[in-house]
Amino acid sequence: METKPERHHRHEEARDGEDDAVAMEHGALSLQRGGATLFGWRQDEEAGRRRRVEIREVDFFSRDSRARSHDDAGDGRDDVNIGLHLLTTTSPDEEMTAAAAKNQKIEASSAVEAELRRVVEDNRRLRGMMNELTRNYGAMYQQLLQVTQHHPHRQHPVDLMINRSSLAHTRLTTAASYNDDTSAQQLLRVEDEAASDGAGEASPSLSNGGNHNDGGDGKQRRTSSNVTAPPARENGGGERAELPAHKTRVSVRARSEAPMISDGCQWRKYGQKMAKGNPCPRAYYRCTMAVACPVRKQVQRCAEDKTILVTTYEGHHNHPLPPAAATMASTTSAAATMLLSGPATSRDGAAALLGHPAALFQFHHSSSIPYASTMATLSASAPFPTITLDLTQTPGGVVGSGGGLLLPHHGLGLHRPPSGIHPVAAPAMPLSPLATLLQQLPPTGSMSLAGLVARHEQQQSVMETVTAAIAANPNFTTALAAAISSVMAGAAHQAQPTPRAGNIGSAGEANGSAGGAAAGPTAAGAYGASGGSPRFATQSACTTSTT
DNA sequence: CGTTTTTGACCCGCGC
DNA sequence: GCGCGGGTCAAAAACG
Repeated sequence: METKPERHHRHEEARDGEDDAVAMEHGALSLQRGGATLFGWRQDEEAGRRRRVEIREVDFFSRDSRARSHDDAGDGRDDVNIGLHLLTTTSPDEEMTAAAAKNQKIEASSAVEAELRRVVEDNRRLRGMMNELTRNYGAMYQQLLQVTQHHPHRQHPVDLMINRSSLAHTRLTTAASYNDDTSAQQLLRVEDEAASDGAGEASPSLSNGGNHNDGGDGKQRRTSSNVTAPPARENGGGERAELPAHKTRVSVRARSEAPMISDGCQWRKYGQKMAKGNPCPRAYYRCTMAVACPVRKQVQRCAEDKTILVTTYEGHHNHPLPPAAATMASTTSAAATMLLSGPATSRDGAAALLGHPAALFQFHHSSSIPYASTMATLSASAPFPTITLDLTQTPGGVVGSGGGLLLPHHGLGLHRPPSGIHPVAAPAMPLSPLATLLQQLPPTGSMSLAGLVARHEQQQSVMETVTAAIAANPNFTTALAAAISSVMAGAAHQAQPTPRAGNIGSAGEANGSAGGAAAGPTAAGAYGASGGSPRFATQSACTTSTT
């Protein structure tokens, strides 16, 4: 059943912020308590191993440790021998041997201490880097706000998207759900109009304000129409009357064994249906983060490949999104924006594929970003214009078997794979571009400072590449905004479990892999080189099925 | 006891 | 008009 994990996650949410230690263990970008765990579980694991070693030393040679501490403090006392003499009757030779052994232990302890000091220093440096990143983000955010305020009515859709994407309150289906025709241009126009009414910049968190489509519950379905249509039935008819005729949807295809991907929002299941041609039932969820939030989503497994979970979002949130959801929204909207703002090609019959993903993500490839393999398509052949983000494609060289992207446990709030499933084979879920960058960093084999520094340098190198990409392709700014938003969300809320992620995932927060908001259970420890662990719940293939 | 899930019934659009 | 399929409702059950 889905209920247990879901509720478990609710517990996690309730504990949000109460357990920094756990957060640190799980946080991919945790900088709390002086223990930066910037590189995910491997570092955690390494740190844990060191802690274990340290504990063993302390427990077994506690006297030595204290004596050394005193020596270091300069009081010059040596109370070690006192204890030994009191407890043993040893010969002079034995005493010498014991003393030698003691000295060795003291030296070992000193080495450990020195290493710890180095690690602490490194953590301090990492904190500084993170603070700088935070400042940069703030500056960029302010600039975006200024741009938005100065050009409230002439904002380019892409800019708009950037603005919205970079905010923590980006709606989940940024490019979706406009009650307009199927034309992408119109869709963009509606976006622009939505911005001009003031809701866009004044309240980035609220997409409903100026949105044509909502105001309602999203229940009007494909009715032609309009507000004047009589209620279909007594109950709920009013809601339906406010709903749009046609909605654009955002569909995300990802590999997951969880019943539902965790996007940071709270969902309430209100229906389940057997769809024709698919043995797996389709589940219908409604956003419950705010009263009358019109956003709905459908979750269904792909008939051809049951490991692929297809999540379709529809509607705009009428409330601020939690960071985890904002992250997801940013990623989704970024891809959608790039899709919509790209050069037009044809595909899917009359459908418009506005911008070939491969081209759009070209710079991604140049940066070795696996996110590049994400396929985003816009189809107008469906009943609704639907933007599909296919995250099931295997990025070259990123993952081995299993296919699909390995997700970071960065703020996305994704599921971990069930314990026992090797991370390499873990299902893929959407991830933010920068999270992917971080994920791309090689695992830390040891906790050596050199390794950390090397990773930092590598990370900086990647960042430089990203910067170059921005200059090369304006569209990428959207992705960057999403990435920054993701990082910020992950850093600030990495200890925050995904709200009601249980819908989705098995809970538990067990051992720590870097998890960000997606901190979750167990299998994390086995998470390999990706440095991140998608959160997957233990679930059967047809996860949405409850029978 | 409040919230969420389950599930059968119902509504609606569409094609024939 | 009828049947089909998609989507939603709402009472009952389940859960914590």
